[in-house]
Amino acid sequence: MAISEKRQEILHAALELIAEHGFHGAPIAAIAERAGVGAGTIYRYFENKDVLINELFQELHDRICTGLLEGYGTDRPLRERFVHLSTALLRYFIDNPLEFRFIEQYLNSPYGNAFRRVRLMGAGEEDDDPYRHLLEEGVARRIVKDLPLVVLFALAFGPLLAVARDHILGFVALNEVLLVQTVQACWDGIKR
Amino acid sequence: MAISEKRQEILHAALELIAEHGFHGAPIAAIAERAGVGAGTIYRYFENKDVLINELFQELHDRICTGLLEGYGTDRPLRERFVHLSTALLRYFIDNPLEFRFIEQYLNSPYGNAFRRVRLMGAGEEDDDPYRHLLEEGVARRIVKDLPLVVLFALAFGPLLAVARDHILGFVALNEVLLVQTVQACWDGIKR
DNA sequence: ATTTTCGGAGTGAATATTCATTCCGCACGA
DNA sequence: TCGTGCGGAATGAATATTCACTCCGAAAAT
Repeated sequence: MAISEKRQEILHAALELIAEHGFHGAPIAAIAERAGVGAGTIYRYFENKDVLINELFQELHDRICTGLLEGYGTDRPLRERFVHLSTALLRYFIDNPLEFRFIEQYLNSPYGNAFRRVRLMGAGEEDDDPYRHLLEEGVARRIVKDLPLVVLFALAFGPLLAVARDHILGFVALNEVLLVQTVQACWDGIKR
Repeated sequence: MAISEKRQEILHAALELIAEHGFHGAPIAAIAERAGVGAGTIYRYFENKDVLINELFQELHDRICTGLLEGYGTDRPLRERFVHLSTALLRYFIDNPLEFRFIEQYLNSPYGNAFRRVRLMGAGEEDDDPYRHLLEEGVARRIVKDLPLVVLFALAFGPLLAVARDHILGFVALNEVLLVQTVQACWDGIKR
């Protein structure tokens, strides 16, 4: 097994275990076994478990952000862009339940609070997150309600994450129609 | 100390520690110390740690459900009732950050998934949750979007929980005005 | 009224388990 | 042969849970 493959195996094993059983149910020994490597080997690739988890999240986050911009017409109307991004995101989660469940757990943990702190409070440096720009533009152009960015995020993301979670847990069967209706409802929530 | 007081001391200590430091940071020894009892005593009141945590959640849930109905006029217009319940809930969370943080952690864990499963899937038995009735009535009377109950819950609760969390973490300062605006936005999301 | 007995709540040191992390010998490629 | 990457048993810290004992108050016996 090539060196970089092994790294990927470890990340993938961690993703699966944490997604399925939570942080509690993902001891290093189990990750190693599922990855098909020795426990000690993990420490050749990651300084410790925290670093492993953070790097895993970072990789997923970057990949998703990049993916969201596929076929994203910057010149389209604001509402259309919002719907495009949101449906793409929701679809991604539904198609990748393991990744979703990991991300959800990560965000609902001390890790996630730190992440949000950097992201929200961090001075408006370069930010590859397309949502932020979208919402800020919407506020400026008086298309979106004049509320703090954090609240707008809550209104747009809160339902998306909740619906994705309930779909994956089998509490609702999201089909294409329902998915679009949900995103539309989110838009109704933030639009002026 | 009377017998029931001791039980309450234990529950309160667990609430504080879990709210402040997560499930990880609340070992039985620490709960016992904060409650001012011996570690073994806890096992006289609760079969094990899981039971303790579940009973704590159940008590909070019941208390909140009861409190929400204070001054709740069943005969008011639907929208007004929704606003009443939602603002009361959001206010409660903001005024009781420890309880909120515990509840949030509980819901975002295997415990919470089990809870939701019972609650959503459970045949429509008696349900003291006033929200459920409200939404179902809204759908029937064509005031609320015709979406599955789970999706409506996501649209209404998702943002509320997210906003409460961000307020408590200090990412936004929710005042009375902002609170009402947020609830109004949630209504915009679910209304037809 | 005084003493004795008894039951069960309370305790916390001891135990058993679970983990992250380390370490050392092995195997394989150079 | 040398050295590097690897595995997985060993380690030690942290934890939930147990259990043998103490203690106290309330009955029962005197």
